[in-house]
Amino acid sequence: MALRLYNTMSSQVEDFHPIRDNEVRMYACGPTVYDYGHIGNFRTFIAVDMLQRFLRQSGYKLRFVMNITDLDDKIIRNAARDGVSVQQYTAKYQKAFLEDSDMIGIEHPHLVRATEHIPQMADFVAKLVARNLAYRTDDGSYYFRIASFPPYGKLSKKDFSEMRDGSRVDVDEYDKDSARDFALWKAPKPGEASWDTSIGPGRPGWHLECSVMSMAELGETFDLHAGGEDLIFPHHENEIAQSESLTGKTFARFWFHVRFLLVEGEKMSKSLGNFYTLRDLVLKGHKPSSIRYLLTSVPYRTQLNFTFDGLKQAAVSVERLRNFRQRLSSGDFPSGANPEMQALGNETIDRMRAALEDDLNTAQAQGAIFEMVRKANSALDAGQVKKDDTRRLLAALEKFDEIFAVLKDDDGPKMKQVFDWAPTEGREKDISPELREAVQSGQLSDADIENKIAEMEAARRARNFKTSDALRAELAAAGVIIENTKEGVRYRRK
RNA sequence: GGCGCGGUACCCAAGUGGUAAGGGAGAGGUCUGCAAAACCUUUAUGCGUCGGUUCGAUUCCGACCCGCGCCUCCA
Repeated sequence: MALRLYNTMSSQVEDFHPIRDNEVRMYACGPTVYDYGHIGNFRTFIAVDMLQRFLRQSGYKLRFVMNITDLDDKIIRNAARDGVSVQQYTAKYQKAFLEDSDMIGIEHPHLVRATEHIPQMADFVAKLVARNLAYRTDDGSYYFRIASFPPYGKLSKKDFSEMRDGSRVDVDEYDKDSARDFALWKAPKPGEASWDTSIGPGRPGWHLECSVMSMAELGETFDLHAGGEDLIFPHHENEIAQSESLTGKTFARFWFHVRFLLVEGEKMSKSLGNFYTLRDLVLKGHKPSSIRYLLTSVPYRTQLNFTFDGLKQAAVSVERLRNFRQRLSSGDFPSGANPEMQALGNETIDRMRAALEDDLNTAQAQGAIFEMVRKANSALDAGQVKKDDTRRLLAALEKFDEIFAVLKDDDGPKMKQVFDWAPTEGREKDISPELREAVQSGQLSDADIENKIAEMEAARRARNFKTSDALRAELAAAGVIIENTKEGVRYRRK
């Protein structure tokens, strides 16, 4: 079996094969760094991250580039408003994006920035003009001539044939040839940032940025281009028009688009009061792993309804997986192997792979791992798991986590970071009691906890249950849960 | 209006032309000094509604109802 992915261009699920033997070249439209990223942004980035992880797990070599849009109208406006340079303005949010990516388990792709490619962008426009695919207007802006690219609309399935026939659309205050023509390059405005280039002063349009950077990094034709569903039109359509009309070649072969998420059943928006950044959720006391799990649990082409109830459920699911792993890695098991457990591990790995190969069906992959957890737990209860089996089962868990990345128990330090960040933005008031508690539990060192456990065990052996219960309660209050099992004492942080 | 997606149990959600994965929540039970974890049993004769095709449809077709997205820069 091979990976099958939905391609927006063909509106079908297709077999995915890279152009060049074993190397996948992919480009994803990243964040516009004018503010902190919200969970909608991160749904998209996490979906792309899982795709990227799965491609590597499948044995492909990867050249994965993501842009950081550090230059657009909003950024320029805000920078001008604050009286700082564009670079100064975006530095803070670029840093925040990288921190947030780490927090939510996104592996850093190779990042490229618009501000680092201005001369190439000007050259690109000059080439388009030379071929009469673009034109300059009196104010010094440049526009792409859509009528020169007949396939325009092929990605978004829009029909622009009437325009191509030359029927004039009313052109309002702009002196564009056609109302649909889009800006490649914008003439400078007073008080706003601009760059002096071979085609005159000004700044690049957003669509141009991605075309130039992706081709600079990956070549004129590459394997896959990803982004949120809203980018299909006009952003990606315009990228195709510019790029393909210039090169005469297919720009990207696969178009991977991630569906928007809803929050509590409604489109996320500031006006509805259901707009959340990643940090907002952590301030409320939610673990990064819960957020990631919830965001990974619905396949990327399905609308995901993000709810606080769902977030709680996700937290429990992650706990279940972590408990299982701890059970396998901390107990003593007889040497040897149980063929049934070996088969279970292998079968689970196969099922997860098959699910993900089927257009990244993450829900089904999760179903497979949980079925393994239940069966293996049952066998563990019955004492039928041997040493070699734990390795096999842990290997399956590891395969799962290479994609989902929720098992590593590092929520505490991550939450501490947000806790420490809050005052720097005047947001102490938003720190919830839950976050406070979570951060507190991180204060106890492993050694502290182990000392307490030793005390507790001594008390239990002496059947001094009053003391042991008091110690248990004390640790629980500090966010540490003690479990007495047949295999010994275990603890975990809440 | 144009283009597109979806409606599956209390919640999230997978899936298939042959009789409904998985997770959470609820109820009962086992284990346990307590707690936790874990396991077992249980929770949709039913998959928006109405027709059609078929030996058989939740799965295909049609109509309708409802929700959602995009239609110039919001992931």
